[in-house]
Amino acid sequence: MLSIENAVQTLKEKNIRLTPQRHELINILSKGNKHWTVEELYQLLNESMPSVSITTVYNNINLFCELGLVKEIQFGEALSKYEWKKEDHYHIVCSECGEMVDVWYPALKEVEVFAQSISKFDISSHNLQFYGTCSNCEQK
Amino acid sequence: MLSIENAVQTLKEKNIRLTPQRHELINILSKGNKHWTVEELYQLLNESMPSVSITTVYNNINLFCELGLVKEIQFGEALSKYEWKKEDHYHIVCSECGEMVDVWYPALKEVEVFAQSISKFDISSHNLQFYGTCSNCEQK
DNA sequence: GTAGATGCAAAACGTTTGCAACCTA
DNA sequence: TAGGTTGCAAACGTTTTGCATCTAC
Repeated sequence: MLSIENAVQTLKEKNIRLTPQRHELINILSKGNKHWTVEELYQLLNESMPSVSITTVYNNINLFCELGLVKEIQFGEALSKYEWKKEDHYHIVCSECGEMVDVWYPALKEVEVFAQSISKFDISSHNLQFYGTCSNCEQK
Repeated sequence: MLSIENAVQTLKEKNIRLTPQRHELINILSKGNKHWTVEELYQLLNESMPSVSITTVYNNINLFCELGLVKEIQFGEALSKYEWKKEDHYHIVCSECGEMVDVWYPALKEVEVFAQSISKFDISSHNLQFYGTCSNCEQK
């Protein structure tokens, strides 16, 4: 799990300014071990910085992705979500409400090797998502 | 692999009209064993029916998905693609150009069972995509 | 002081909706 | 002939862009 100090260090090394908006966004992302949409991050950021714009959230979440501080999780049906960088894992998504939890399972390297062997692709990564219903939505 | 006759039969059973637009869209989808975006289907349809609207493509591709004639493939970075219904399989996607090929590998049921066991989700399906570079893009 | 960042407004993009005209069964 | 379907235009929600202002270093 990436520390705030490491993140700040990365910004400094690349001469990227540590604005209050960035600092607070890093705070939010690194503290909660969750998955957020841009809109959710914008709402949270607004609580402490009412004047922040959603453009700034987009700018910075994309910047953080490029820097490898944040990972974008793309999955069907819904918006992208973002999570603070941690070890590789998979996700379960609720088809009803979009809630998402992590699944730590050994990377399916052998399936990647198989896919590489039967195709003319140079495969660099893979992604596995599970879809289902969370316990909250199950009760309804 | 679903036949045109089966598809037409499904429409008849549900009292869904076989318009020329639908017929031609079924023709395109069922003949080529490919993955198309809505825009690509619209362009192909336009070759034989210049007056067709993209709304009709959306209407019908969604209808076909609901009827189970067509499968929507959602993956990161890009638009949804659609393919004519066939046996379950996974996909490799080129990160450069979006080209997509099928991978026939036994369904990872045991991973689904594991994910179910460690979560409070009722898991109904999963999805595995591989990302890489196709041979065309590799050369560039 | 200055290059980089912010925040507003407008544009862009894919997709959906409302509705009058049309056509399949 | 009647309800399903089409195709146009407008609306929608998310994301990107242009740009003047501001600010971290």
